Amino acid sequence: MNQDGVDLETSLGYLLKEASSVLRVAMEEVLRPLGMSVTHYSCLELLAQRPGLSNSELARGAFVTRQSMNVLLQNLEREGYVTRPAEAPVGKVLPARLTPRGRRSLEEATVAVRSVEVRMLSGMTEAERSGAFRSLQSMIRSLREGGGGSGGGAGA
Amino acid sequence: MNQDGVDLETSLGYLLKEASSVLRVAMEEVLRPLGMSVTHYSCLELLAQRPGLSNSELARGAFVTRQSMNVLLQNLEREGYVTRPAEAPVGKVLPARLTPRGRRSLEEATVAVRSVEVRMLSGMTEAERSGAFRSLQSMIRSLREGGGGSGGGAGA
DNA sequence: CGGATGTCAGGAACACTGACATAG
DNA sequence: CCTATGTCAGTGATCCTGACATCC
Repeated sequence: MNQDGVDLETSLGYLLKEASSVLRVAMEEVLRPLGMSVTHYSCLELLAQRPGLSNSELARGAFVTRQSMNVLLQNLEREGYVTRPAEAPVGKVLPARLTPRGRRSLEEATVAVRSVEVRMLSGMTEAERSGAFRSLQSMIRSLREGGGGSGGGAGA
Repeated sequence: MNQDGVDLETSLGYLLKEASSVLRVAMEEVLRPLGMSVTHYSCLELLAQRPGLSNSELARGAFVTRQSMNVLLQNLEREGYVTRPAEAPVGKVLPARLTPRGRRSLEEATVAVRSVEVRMLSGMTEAERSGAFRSLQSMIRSLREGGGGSGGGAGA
C-alpha cells in the first residue's frame, strides 16, 4: 500500500489541516454566542495589539483578502466597534482603531478564545509547546520561501 | 502590553491558522493547473487509501459536510473519476471507488502535493517532524475531548 | 421508535476574483 | 510605469436547515 501516496495517516500536512479544522470549529463554537466569526475576532484582536493597522494589513493578518476584510471593517465601523478617519492622513491608508465598545466586545471574546487555546494546549509540556511553535514557524517559512510563482528563492 | 490578550505573536492557535493558510494556498497553487481543488484531491486520496468509503465517511475525512461532499462526489461520478453502485450492497451506504481514470488523475495530483509537503518539511529534522506530529495529535485530541456539546467523555 | 445514511432544495454567511481610481 | 491601497460589484464555494426515504 502507498507505493506512491502521501499516506494520510502519517502526513503532517493532513494533520495540520485536521488540527486547524478542529480549532476553527472550537472557536466558532465559543464565538457564535457572541455573534462573532473567527475573522471578526481576529480583526479586533489585531487592532487591540497593533492599533492603526490598515485594511490591507488587517487582511494579511487574518489571512483573508483585503476585499473580505473591507466588508467586515465597514460593518464593524457602522456598528461602532471600529473607527477610521474620513481622510487618509497619508496616502490612501486609513488607520483603524477600536472604540471603547469594540474593546469591550473583544474582552468577552478573548475570554472565550483563550479557554479554547488553553484546552488545546492541555496535556502538552512547555517543551512540547515551544517545539511545536518552532516547527510550525519552520513549515510556514519553508512554504513561503519556495511558494510564490515569482521565481526560485531556494538559493542563498 | 497584553495584560489580557492572547498575544498573537506567541499564540500557537494563531500560528496553526497561519500554517494551514499557507499550506492551503500552496496546495491550491499546484492543484489549480490540474483543475482540482483541495477537497477534490482529498476525496481522491482518501478513496485511494481506503477504497469503498461512503459519502459521509469521505466528508468527515475531508472536513466538509456530507452535503458538500455529495455535490463533489456526483461531479466526480459524472466525469468518470469515481464509481458507486446503483444499489447499496448493505443498508444505504454506497461504497465509492476510484476508476482507472480517477487513479491516473490522482497520480498527477499526488506528485504535485507531495512536492509541497516535502518543501514544507525541508529544514526540519526527523525528530522535529515526529515531535510536531505528536504535538498536533495532542492538540486535536484535547480539542475534541472537551469540545463537542455531546457531553464530557473525559472520564474513564 | 431512534440513529445514521443518501439525497434534494432553499437560503444565508463568507470569501474570492475582477475591475476601477487614487497615491506614492 | 509599476506597485500598493481602498472600494464596488458579481460570482463561487461552503454551510445550515429542512425535508423525505431507507436501513439497522
